[in-house]
Amino acid sequence: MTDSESSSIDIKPEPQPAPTPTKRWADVADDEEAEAAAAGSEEVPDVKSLSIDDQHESKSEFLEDPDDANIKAVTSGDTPYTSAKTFEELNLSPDLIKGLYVEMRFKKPSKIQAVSLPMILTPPYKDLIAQAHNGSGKTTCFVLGMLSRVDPSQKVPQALCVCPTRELAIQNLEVLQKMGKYTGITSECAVPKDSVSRIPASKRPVVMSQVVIGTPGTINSLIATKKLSINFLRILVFDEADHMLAEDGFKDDSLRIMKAIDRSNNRCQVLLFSATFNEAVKSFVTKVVKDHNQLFVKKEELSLDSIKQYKVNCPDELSKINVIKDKILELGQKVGQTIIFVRSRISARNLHNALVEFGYEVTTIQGALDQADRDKIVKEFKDGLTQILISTDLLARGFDQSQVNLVVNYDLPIKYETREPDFEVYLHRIGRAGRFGRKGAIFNLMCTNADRRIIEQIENHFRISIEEVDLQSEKAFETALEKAGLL
DNA sequence: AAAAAAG
Repeated sequence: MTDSESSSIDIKPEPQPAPTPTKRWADVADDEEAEAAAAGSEEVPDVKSLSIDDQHESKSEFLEDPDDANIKAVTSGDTPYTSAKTFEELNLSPDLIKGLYVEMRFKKPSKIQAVSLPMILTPPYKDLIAQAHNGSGKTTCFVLGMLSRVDPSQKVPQALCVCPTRELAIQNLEVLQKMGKYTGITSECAVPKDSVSRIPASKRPVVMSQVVIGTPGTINSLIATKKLSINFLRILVFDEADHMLAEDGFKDDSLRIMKAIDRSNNRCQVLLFSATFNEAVKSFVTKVVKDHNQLFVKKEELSLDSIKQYKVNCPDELSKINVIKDKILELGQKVGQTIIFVRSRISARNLHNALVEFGYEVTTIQGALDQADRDKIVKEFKDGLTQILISTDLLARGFDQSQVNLVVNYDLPIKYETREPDFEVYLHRIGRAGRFGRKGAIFNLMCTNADRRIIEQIENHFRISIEEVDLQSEKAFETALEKAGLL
């Protein structure tokens, strides 16, 4: 391959015409209504949009990047960025490079890494809103970003990452500690403790770690009690940022963290990462961060081809359980691990009891469990000791277990208030299968007309067609798994 | 309805 046809991407923004009044993110919440009212006269940010159409190398034997070829990069200001073809050109420390090769077994940056890392690591360290497909390596992007922005000689918190669940915070910390193994950078979780070791935030020791990853409640209470110093933070990351800043998500908590940091520190870079940003939340987050760069994917291109989606018409609620045990689990056992998503804790318990009664070994996770039990159930599943996991949307986002090939929507994802389909949750759930380009299948169980309508809307929204699996047909499920490449 | 703080 010659260099001339290689795929370095130069993102050259146009010069800013009029000076845009820069709004600090802490101001946003206060005059959000005013902004909304002025939305008609909203200034269009000065941007240049370009399609990153990297040349596809032959499907490699190694599980690399699923197609993130259609990420739209939008840069602001006049900083040029060049996509990184190798980790070396990012000026990372030798210790960090070693972690990437030896611990992570990375060879070269994935597509989202190639584009986002220069934006994260190039002064003046602009804020970034980054969307990329499920399982494309978002975590490694911001983890690498945090590790490389920390000054190892300064023994104070310099990087903070906020996640929607403690499971995700723990998982992200594990990735960071693995990648940063040779750097000597210290890190810890700020999440609720289990009932045994629980201590009030006011009695917790002062956080000394250079990187802190946690959940909003704990982080806020650590800040409020001065156990977590935010004065020297250089980088603040929101994982699952759309949910972290959504009205029915963690918006208030997240804005409180941002405001506190903004008050005491004006050099903190903010990164917002997620696989999904619906239009409403997108327009809000673009106002929340300062002068920022953006990476976005069109919604039609978010649902991955490597994951085969199916729908199953079930006559009634009871038959959903039969479909799961007679059809899906019988075959599912052969193809790897399965996650079954349910809508409520009660639904989780009912399904759990029914399957256990029929002799299946299943475990269930939901937020009402004791923290220690949650940890145990996740660990058993990640260690492969359990095959079938029932979960509420606790694990819908971010949960990374490569052996999961099958996802079942026992209850379809809908929004609580409107009963409309929740497209974002749908996408996150199916993204638990087929991690990093692997094969996967998802079965959507429908039993009411409302269910069928929801699936229809999902098909329209993502412009996909979800194939039906016939309950009556003997071989239908087997064929479905074959088609998905799992049998 | 799920998640997330103590108490």
